[in-house]
Amino acid sequence: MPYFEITKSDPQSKARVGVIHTAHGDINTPAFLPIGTKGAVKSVTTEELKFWGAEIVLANTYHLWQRPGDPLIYKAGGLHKFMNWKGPIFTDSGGFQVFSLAKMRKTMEAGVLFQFDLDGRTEILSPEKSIDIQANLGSDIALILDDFPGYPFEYDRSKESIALTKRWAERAIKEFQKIIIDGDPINPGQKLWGIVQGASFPDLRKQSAEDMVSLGFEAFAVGGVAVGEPHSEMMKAVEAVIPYLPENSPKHLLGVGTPFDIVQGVARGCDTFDCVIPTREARHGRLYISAKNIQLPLTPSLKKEGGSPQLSEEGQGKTPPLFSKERDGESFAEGYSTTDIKLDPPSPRLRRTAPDSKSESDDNNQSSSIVEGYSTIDIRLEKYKEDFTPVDNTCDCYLCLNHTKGYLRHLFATGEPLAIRLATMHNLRFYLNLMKKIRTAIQYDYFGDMVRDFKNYTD
RNA sequence: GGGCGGUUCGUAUAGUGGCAAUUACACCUGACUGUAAAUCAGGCGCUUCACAGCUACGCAGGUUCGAGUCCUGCACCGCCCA
Repeated sequence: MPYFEITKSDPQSKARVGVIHTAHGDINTPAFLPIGTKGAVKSVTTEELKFWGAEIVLANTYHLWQRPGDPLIYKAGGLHKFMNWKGPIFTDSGGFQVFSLAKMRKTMEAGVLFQFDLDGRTEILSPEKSIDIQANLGSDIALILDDFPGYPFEYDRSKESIALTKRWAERAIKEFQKIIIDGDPINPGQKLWGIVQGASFPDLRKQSAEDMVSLGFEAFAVGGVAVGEPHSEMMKAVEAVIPYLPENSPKHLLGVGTPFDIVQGVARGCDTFDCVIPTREARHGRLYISAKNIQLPLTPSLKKEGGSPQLSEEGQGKTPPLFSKERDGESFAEGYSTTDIKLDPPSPRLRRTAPDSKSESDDNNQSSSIVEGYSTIDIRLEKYKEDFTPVDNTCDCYLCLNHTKGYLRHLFATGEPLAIRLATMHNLRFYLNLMKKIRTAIQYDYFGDMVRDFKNYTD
């Protein structure tokens, strides 16, 4: 069985649907990886992650090396057992910390000299050390240690970084072979992915891609993006890389991104993505909502009189139930428990209607042009204090099925830990649903429409 | 009736001669992209492009170049003694 199988390609773009076969199960692509830097996606359990549709999580070499230390995780039987996540795990190499902890580290040929933020001691993370640690963690996808400059991009610095990344990659491969192929690793099925650098300079990206291919990698990550550059620069970088990587290899876009970035990245041939946005912003009170949500009839508390004509015809002034049966077959009053819901959302209402039946049924709706896309809200604002509607009418997450905006705002205002849990679940659900929508769109040949319509509609 | 303390920007507070005036909360705005982030930055009397003007620390007077700050009276609140 090939490592990566492409099951459907989009005729209008480079997007494709596929499956990555790992030692801990399959990943349906395009996929999003929730980030669990220290062996936990902040505030949610692995069971919840799986339930909401995550198939793989990302953990971090640098952080786990520092604490609790990879030998301890090895003793625990590997990271899968340690954190009780049975699916695939992707580990970052520590390469990103080369960038993000710029003030307390020094890049050298040997590796990166870090001053640990926990106890102040200094250690060198070398390409070999990064492999050793990731081998002890037993992740399914390991990354080579890479070097990359921040933004703004500078040609000479970027040229150095692709050269250093190549030299480090050679060392990483040797170490990887020593451990994984010739040794007795905790996860013999671990795969090492190469990383392409080169900022947004096409010639450097091409060179770096060719370097990685020549070193024999089967799978690749595009790095050095999502460091503050505009969206156009990010896409320029992606476009400069993809043609020089084998078409049938899985490609990860590191650290990306917004929902918009992801849709655009998929269209350019990227298969997997990881980003802190859904989880971090959830903790900061920003929630992602489907653009479709804004064209649905609003509940009376939001729009008192003179609602849309459609609403009055159907409802005859009656207050529609907040949590109607049709949303998921479970009413608010009857309560909710995760075990009662079928494991394979989304409900039909979440799915975009098939392309041929789309406009006819929606024609009377004034805003029917918005069929995809998203907007965000800051739930902490006072205007949501007395808003007793769900965060997103179209969402089937625990938060949206069970609680109101007013309640969530209250939880944030009072500093209840439940606030960040609920918000995190919602945003992750949004992202994971988005990936499912993307896969479905590619599968049924309307991904082109989706890309065209998909925008950030936040006011 | 007597004594003492208090009254400051939504709330709670700091401020005893140079103050448009502290801090916290609240509120508003903006960030957040391979997580040193349940975080960070800015605003928060009015008019403004303003280092410009106006109006402001319970009320009314007074002292002073200058008063939230000192003095007198009043109002209200709190505590204590009768």
